[in-house]
Amino acid sequence: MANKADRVKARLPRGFADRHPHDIRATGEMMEKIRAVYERYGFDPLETPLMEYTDTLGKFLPDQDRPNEGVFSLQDDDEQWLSLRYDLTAPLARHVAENFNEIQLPYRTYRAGWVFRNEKPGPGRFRQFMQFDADTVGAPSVAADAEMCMMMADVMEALGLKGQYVIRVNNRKVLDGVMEAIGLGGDENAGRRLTVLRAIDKLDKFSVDDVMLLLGPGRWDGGREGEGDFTKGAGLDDAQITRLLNITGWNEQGSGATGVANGLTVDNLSRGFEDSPLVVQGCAELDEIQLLCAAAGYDIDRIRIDPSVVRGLEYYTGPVYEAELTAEIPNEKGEIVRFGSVGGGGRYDGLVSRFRGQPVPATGFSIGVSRLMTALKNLGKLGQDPVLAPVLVTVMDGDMEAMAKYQSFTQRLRDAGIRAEMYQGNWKKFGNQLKYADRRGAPLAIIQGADEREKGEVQIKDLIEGKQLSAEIESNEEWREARVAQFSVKEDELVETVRAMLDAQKRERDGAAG
RNA sequence: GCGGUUGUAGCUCAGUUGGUUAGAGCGCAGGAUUGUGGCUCCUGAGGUCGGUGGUUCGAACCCACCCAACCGUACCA
Repeated sequence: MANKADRVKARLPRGFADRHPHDIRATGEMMEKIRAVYERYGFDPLETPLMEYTDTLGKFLPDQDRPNEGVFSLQDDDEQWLSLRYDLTAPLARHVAENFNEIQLPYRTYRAGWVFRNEKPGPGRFRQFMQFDADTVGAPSVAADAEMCMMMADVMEALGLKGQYVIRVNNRKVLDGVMEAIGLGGDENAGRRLTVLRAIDKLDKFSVDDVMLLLGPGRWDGGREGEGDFTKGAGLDDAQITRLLNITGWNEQGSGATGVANGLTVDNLSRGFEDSPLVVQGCAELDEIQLLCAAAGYDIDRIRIDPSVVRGLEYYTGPVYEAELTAEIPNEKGEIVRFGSVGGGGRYDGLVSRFRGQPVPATGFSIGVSRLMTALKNLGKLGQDPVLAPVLVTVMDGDMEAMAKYQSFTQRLRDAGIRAEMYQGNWKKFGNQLKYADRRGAPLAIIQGADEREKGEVQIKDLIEGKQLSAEIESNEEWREARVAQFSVKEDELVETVRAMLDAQKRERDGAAG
């Protein structure tokens, strides 16, 4: 054993998490449902590795002083920089560009995987998390974007979220055109445009007044003068702010474009910006998306045009969309929280062309797996562990004959498809074996001592029923003598009796739940 | 990054105006009970008091710096 001073302190790096059986199973269940939708739409699985050359990810120069700012990076033997991927889209772009000649466009693929961001972790935010993406590469038409929106809607429904979500759709060209129209065009205003987009992105988090501060003079982080840090605003004047907020719909009563028919929203959008070709084109594209969705039976409660969607800053070039949960979701403390976005995406026509001379249009979206899982769990849509703890075959005697019996019982149960394990701890303390079974949540225990063995019998103990009966017994001696919820069967009846008892327990559970 | 709050046993927390050996409950391990979970009782293990330095005869407590966690905010390709 290590010296006290030499002992390594067991600790998890911040922003990372161990995953427990329950979570892994629940996630697997959820991802299987998502995968089924992607497959039904005709997408094929494709995976890329966790690491890529840093420049292919779009981060060009690892800062010499801080090579791990934002991404986790390291230098290979040949001195080239490698990084852990921070999303699944950039690696896909690399794959497409590298295998361009073999790939048949449009290229429809999906993938799930871990991504890494070296940022400050927060509640529900980790430095390693899972995304589940689907992308269509080589499809220039808006129909591909519309399909993505419909598929996201179908994913939500497949997860049992009917009526509790909305896919909000916007077009980057609209906001870009509007900013141009109010005098924020040109390279010299690039910084202010970013600030404006960030401010608009905050509309679902802050009040309209706070967003106006961010668009105008700036805002104190604490909400009041002198509290926290000062966030510099975009410096717009009132007229500019008004025009900008008008097109987002947030200047009206209520929020967003709620309750407004999609067609009407698009009409409102272009009004006053007829001179801006960008706005006009963006609106035309939104119009087409909404027509396609409507024709396919997706109404405004499921896929909604919402001009306040911003969605990331860098690489989106056209339609952008976001899946938002609208249900009231209680958190762990029972408070109702606005959960917000669980996934989103958009058109990124420039990402593949970084590697090639020609433009390659693409559109896709990404689902935040852990976030969505948390939401489903809190809504009670997930969480029942479908896997039952194993039946425990206890060990009463350590001689070869007895041990061979125990092993064969265990194996027979397994062969019948029943989860079973033989006790692997110190068998000499029999009480501990039942204690172990109890804490594991084992449904049944199989017991055979010398007496039973002689008669060719085994004892089966129903641990669940026994637990209920224990409340009625006070003295320990009586409890031990009684051997509650326990009876003998012939050895060759073991498997069928166990199966019947497990079925009975299942009926009991289902009855109690319903 | 900025601001605030908090760091004492595995967990939740006490801890006297600075004073001897830092406590409780829960949990864990062993026993009462060599073939029966729960209850009860007994016993035990487990602490560099977040770290370093300072003030002091003496620091869990006072001071400085650092670290971490949490909350808000910023960034988030």
